[in-house]
Amino acid sequence: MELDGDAVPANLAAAWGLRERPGRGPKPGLTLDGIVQAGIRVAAADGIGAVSMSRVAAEAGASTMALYRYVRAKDELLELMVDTAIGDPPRLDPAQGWRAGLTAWAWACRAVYVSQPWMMRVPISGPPATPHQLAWLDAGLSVMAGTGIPEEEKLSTILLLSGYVRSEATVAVDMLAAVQAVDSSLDEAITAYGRLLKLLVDPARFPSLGRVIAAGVFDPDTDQYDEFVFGLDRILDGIGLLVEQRAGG
Amino acid sequence: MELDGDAVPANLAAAWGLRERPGRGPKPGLTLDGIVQAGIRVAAADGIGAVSMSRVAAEAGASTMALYRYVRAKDELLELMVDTAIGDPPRLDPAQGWRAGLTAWAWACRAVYVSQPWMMRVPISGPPATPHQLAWLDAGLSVMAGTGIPEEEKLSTILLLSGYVRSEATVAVDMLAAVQAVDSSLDEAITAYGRLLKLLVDPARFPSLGRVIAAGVFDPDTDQYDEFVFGLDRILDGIGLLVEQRAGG
DNA sequence: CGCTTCTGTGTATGTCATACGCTGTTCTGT
DNA sequence: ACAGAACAGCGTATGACATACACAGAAGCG
Repeated sequence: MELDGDAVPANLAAAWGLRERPGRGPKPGLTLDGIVQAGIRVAAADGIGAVSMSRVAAEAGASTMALYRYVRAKDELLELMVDTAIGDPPRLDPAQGWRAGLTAWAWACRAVYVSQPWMMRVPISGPPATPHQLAWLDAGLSVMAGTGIPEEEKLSTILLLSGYVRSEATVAVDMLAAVQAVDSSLDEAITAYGRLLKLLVDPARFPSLGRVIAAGVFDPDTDQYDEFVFGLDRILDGIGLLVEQRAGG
Repeated sequence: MELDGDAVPANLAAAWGLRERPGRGPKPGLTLDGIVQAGIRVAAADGIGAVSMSRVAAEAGASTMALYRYVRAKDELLELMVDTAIGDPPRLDPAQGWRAGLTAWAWACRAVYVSQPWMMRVPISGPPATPHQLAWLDAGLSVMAGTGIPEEEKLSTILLLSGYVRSEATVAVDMLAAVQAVDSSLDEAITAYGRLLKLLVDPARFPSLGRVIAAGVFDPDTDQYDEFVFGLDRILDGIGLLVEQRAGG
């Protein structure tokens, strides 16, 4: 497919390797990928707060302004970092059925986020359009190939699922960060959150929430209950009904 | 309930009105609420990018540094702005049943986000803990009172739903923003996105995505299909199964 | 009445993204 | 081979920003 850069928005051109670099001037001493990797190293080490153009440039072994020969603006660098950090989607066995496939997809996505928490701090900039994002999207769609769900709804399903994973990972990552600041465990963070709610929530003003707290939901001894699993199961149950409905109808 | 500020994290104290202001010095000329309102006006007019301490101070009729007598840092101001902008949850009729209630709740939440798009650009800073956030949480929980769902799962359900609403609203708001930059319609934005995907997606590399595109999902004449409704219905279907299950078991 | 505490303010500092122009390099066309 | 175009990397400059600090005057307390 021939691609003239005109039709592709400027902020996506770099991600798709559409920046033509004519052979005129000196050899480039840096590579876009090297810069992006440097940015990822900085973010992984010290968080996105530490990702400044000068810090990334230092990490890449160049001067601050050199980066602008490869990247239009800092936002573009961040987008490239995210796209690279997402990486390739897992290989999903089409024979295992849509539910197992989507489950694996969601867990893999979540694992990527949790292992690189800085990604949650880069704001979304629109519907998926970078190469790896589309690869994940495609992988997700592929496991629903056997179902009778119309294409439009397949797309919406993946968008629903990816939004959920992102939401849940964001909260999980936030709590983990709060935890690491005090060097305690995730269990303790939940307990601390419960203590906070107990302080703040007046049962007369927030009766339903009061009942939740009174039920001991935040008590430390609560046995293994996984927030992520719960939401995932609800969503997949809902999709299951859709699958039956579209197959039966 | 007596609240000494010690147990409440510093960034929440202001939101809960726990900043004690002893009667010693001069009368304060500003109010926290006035500052927050000023911030909201700036954000509504020119986006969060325009919300700088000096801009908000000017809007509030004070000097930049005066704000720091009321707010610990900019982040805290942003949190307060979000909490205020969320406002009070809708009154939900408990008699209408959990599904209608959650539907109304989700639509109301989405409406708030879409009418104040800047809210989507303020990063989440942890589990819900500000007064209005807890009020929304409580309202959501209250409509599930009649179901046999355990408290823990009620909480997870609302978290699932609110995460979904936020995800979907973020994308919707992004597309609306992109649209307004070119002064076109949302329909055109979707069509443009489809055109972009058609350019970028090699069907050999992304076969499933290629099928979605080929099915004409992004064609402009697609009749009224609402992304938000789709996801919401799937989630509510999944919750419905849970309700039956907990009632039956 | 003097002391303390607090308010609003001006100034100073350090960080950042990024525009601009310079120097030297490499390739193109002749 | 050569002139000049196009481009790489760099240093400096600029303007925005968050925020620390110290000061002057106000308001209550002893």
